[in-house]
Amino acid sequence: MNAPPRAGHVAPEGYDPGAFEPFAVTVDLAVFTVRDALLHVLLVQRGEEPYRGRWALPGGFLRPRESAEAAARRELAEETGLGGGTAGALHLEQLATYSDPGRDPRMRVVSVAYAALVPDLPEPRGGGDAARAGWTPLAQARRLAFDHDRILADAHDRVGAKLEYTGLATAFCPPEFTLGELQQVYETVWGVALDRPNFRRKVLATPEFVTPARGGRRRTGGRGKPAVLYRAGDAAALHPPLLRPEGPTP
Amino acid sequence: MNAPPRAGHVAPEGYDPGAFEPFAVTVDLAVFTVRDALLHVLLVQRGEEPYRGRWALPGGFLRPRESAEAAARRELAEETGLGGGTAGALHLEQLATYSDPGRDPRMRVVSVAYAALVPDLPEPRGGGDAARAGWTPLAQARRLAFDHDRILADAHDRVGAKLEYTGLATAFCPPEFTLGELQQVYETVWGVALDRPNFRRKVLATPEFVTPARGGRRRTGGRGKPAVLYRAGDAAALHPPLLRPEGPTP
DNA sequence: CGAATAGTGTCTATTAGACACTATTGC
DNA sequence: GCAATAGTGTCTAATAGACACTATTCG
Repeated sequence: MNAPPRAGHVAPEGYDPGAFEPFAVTVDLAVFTVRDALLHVLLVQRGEEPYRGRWALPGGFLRPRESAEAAARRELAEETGLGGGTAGALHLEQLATYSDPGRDPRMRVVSVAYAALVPDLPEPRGGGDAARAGWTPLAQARRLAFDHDRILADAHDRVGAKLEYTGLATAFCPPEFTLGELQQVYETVWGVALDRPNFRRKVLATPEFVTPARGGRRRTGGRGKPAVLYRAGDAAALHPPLLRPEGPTP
Repeated sequence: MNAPPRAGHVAPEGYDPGAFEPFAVTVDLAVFTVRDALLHVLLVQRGEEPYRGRWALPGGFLRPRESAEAAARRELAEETGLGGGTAGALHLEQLATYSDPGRDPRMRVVSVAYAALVPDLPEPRGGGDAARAGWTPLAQARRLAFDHDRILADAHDRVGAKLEYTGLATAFCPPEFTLGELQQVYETVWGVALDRPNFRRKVLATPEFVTPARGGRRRTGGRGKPAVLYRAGDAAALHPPLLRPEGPTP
């Protein structure tokens, strides 16, 4: 009754073409930014069937000799209109892989989803092309093509969780930023208000989370007292984590 | 200089077969268990080239109408020799997808890796077959085939992290377990000793982490005072998290 | 001046960690 | 008794959260 254990990957004999099904493999990107105290996501409008006219996450096929990460980085550069150098520095994080048969009505497509966190950028748009693209407030990103509603929800969850125990929030900020701007990232992604003095204390108490930038000061939002500028530190993980208030299932 | 934005997934015209490369898609499983206070992983010995004779993570190709999760669950049932009913209840967690070109010398293979957490099971082995399979202490799982060393390391990291903020540790335990057994899971996965009274206090203070089982008592390891038995609760996330001692980069 | 943001200090309730002590079982 | 594990209690240092207060800038 038990199937015998089989070694990994091995097709019955020397790559028997019948032993596996060919799949198309794509990447899908949930590119987030914080703009006007709202979390925005980059969407493109589909110009082809299926789901013609619907909004979707940007993405595309893996090229023959390209890893999923490389494909994601290439797509990100294309969609945001940033040159390779800039886009190469952006934070990209593999989320999950979606493989339900039937998630694409045309054919069997397995998609590796990535989340990207970018500072507030100019509107995407290189050549004025058929497909439109633009930043959409997360609350209005609904009824996307394919299973992209779910991918986007998963991406939001993951980013929110990662802010707790990594220094990821700095990826939403420009190279130099104020603590007020950093706090706004947390408040926007989590949708809660944080106590400023306590936030400040915790951030500064975490080694390598942020380091002071030399010289400058800047006003957050153009008003009030200018704040000291910081740069992202080397900390990958925050110890202790910066836990969000309240319970697990709001 | 900028490529124009393109809508997701769309091949240039109606599924142009040249627009994408066909890939083989597999799942690889890192199946963990705690046995004799050591973390063990299930490995199979390869009977074919490449890497003939080397140990590898169990896994296999996706079937035509099967999701990666379904394939992983099927492989898990096959490799552990558990019937579908039992295996269906086991904890499976998608880890990451590995897609480097050249990770398999034969052809382009994209692999979705899963971690599975199972209680201490009898030795795998259904029919006495060519390929051997067995539980290996994690420390001795070295020089695996393909990129499985890396997958296994990533899996261990992820499981360790998930113990902090989810109730996952109960997946390593039988349906009814003592707090001593649960603590042993944490100590084994993290490789640290925990203070028993404090561990107990935190676990019991977390709502829905564990619930008392009716009636029974049992000795952890056959010695000492019999302990009250608990069952896994409904808590998916632990609030507050059960953080592991010490710093981020040991 | 008032609005707005930055930055500092402080008080208190809670929590984490250390650890002493008792309880129950098998041998 | 001794070894081994379960279970309880308690002390103290550290932390989190609330919040009062001062500082600096613009208009």
